[in-house]
Amino acid sequence: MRLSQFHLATVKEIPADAEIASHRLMLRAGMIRKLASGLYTWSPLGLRVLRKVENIVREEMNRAGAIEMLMPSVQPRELWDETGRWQKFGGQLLKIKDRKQQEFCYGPTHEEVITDFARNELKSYKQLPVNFYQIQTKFRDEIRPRFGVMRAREFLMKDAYSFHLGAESLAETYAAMYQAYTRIFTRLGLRFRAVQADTGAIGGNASHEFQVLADSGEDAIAFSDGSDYAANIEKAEALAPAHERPAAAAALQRVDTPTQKTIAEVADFLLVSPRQCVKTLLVRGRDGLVALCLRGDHEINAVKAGKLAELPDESVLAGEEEILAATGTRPGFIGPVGLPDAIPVIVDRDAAALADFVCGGNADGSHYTGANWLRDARISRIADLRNVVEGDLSPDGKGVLHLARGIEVGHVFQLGQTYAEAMKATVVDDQGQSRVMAMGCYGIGVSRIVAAAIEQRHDDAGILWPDAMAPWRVVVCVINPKNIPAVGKAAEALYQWLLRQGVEALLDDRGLRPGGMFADMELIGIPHRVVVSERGLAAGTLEYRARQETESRSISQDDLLALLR
RNA sequence: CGGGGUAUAGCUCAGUCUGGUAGAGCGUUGCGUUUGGGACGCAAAAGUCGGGGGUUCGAAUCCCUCUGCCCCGACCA
Repeated sequence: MRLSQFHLATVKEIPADAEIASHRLMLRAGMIRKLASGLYTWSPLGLRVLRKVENIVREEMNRAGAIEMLMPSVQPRELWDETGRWQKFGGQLLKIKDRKQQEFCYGPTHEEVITDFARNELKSYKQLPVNFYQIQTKFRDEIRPRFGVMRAREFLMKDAYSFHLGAESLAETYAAMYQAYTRIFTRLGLRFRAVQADTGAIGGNASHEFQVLADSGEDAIAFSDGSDYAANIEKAEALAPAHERPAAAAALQRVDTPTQKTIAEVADFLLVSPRQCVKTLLVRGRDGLVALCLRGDHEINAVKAGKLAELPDESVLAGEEEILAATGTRPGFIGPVGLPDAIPVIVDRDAAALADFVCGGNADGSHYTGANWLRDARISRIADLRNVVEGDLSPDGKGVLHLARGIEVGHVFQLGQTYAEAMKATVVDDQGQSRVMAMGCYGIGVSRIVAAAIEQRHDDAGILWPDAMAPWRVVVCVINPKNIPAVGKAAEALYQWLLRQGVEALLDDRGLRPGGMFADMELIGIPHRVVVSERGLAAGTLEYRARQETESRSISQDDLLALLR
């Protein structure tokens, strides 16, 4: 590509609304332009990168035996009523009406449409297993879109759906998709981890997220240094402590803590470690308030709490007035000692192993010291309630856990029969019996990968694309061709030669001064740069610099080709 | 949905407190000089000051109202 014939639109100003590196750099490089909140136009430059990602995803899906198709982005309400998701999906579902007042949604995902397709197309077990996929625009009406295309409302997604006669076949395709995803992110040149994920409200047997590692990631992941265990922190199990609960040694004693409400304040005031305190959260259960007790230095895990039988899927902290009515005190002074019998006390494994602990006194301005389970406070049940922390033992017993941040770019999921059952998607088996199919679904956020890659790989000058994602592999920069025609000719010849060698080359023939040219090429992250100038012509070699190097070096054309292969 | 902020040239912003009829930098256009890390000079184009209503002789500025956008939180996955 000759840059003079392309539309490159870089900007020097740092966009005011962009908070994270990838968003800033995509705007500055002119890859995207915002149309409205969460809606972005992909410029020619941005689209080149997006297509690179898309093509790798497509190649690996095909290699893994999946079959590409394309479904409509607008979907009729009737299908969503069959699965109950017209209501359940909530505000993220963009609902629209046509001129006849018929209701539709803009598809946030395609389980309903593919299951409808499958129940019409698939009649026999002989057609199974089969794995359909598409690469298509999705719309989710996010409450708060942010970070550019990282969390946009409209985005490009690869979604695949597999159909099976039984769980065993599903597990096989699931494993194949896991391998395909591993190949995709490896080819893209990203540092990533596959982590166990919570299966959420849908249930199902297995689920893994593929997380690109980046400090700015919105997800926390835990991984072991002694095995390949890795999990989203929502899912990572906190093992029970190895030691038994020590015997009670201290007497229960009420102490005044007139203004100390938080664990940190109480621990400071009483000169104890937060580890020796118990914090008590009152949440709205299915049947009245429920107390959740954690060690003072630990944090509640909302997903784990949601799985408790006593709590709804999404638990909500009780309001101050509810708490006052139930316990006679306010948040900050609640504790398990002397709570009304009607309130179940669910205790985290680590909190349950404490003895002689500090906890709220259930009276304004007071706490207890020397509190002990069973002697002073009930335990209705012991459960894993907390987020794992750095240094916890790995749940598989090998090594200890470390924490990292990640950007979720892929998710594989064994759905089981939930959708097929709701929509009566059946095939006839080898006994002539009608059987509900099992399903898997496998998503990749194609547009999000572009942002995630930048988040992981950038410097002060701009983007550091992995070779596989770069809009071009190499740029030929021409210095002052207007006054020195031989330079222009040499650059043109080099550019043509690169094209003949099958290299995706860019010729910067815009006639800019060197500073502006170099700055642009570094901003848009071209991995390799060759400069053609009067100075270089005299030397007879090429002046080469890799994007991440700080010094140029002289190389031959053959050397250059070797670097590009 | 709650809280906070913001809206002025293509972009980034000043001007609003204290009302007097529109500014800068970057970008764009033309001419000239320049050409190894975002050059310089001269000239030029470009804004219903987010929309509507009100106060006033006069509103970007004061008041009311609507809307967009951003941030924090809740929510969602």
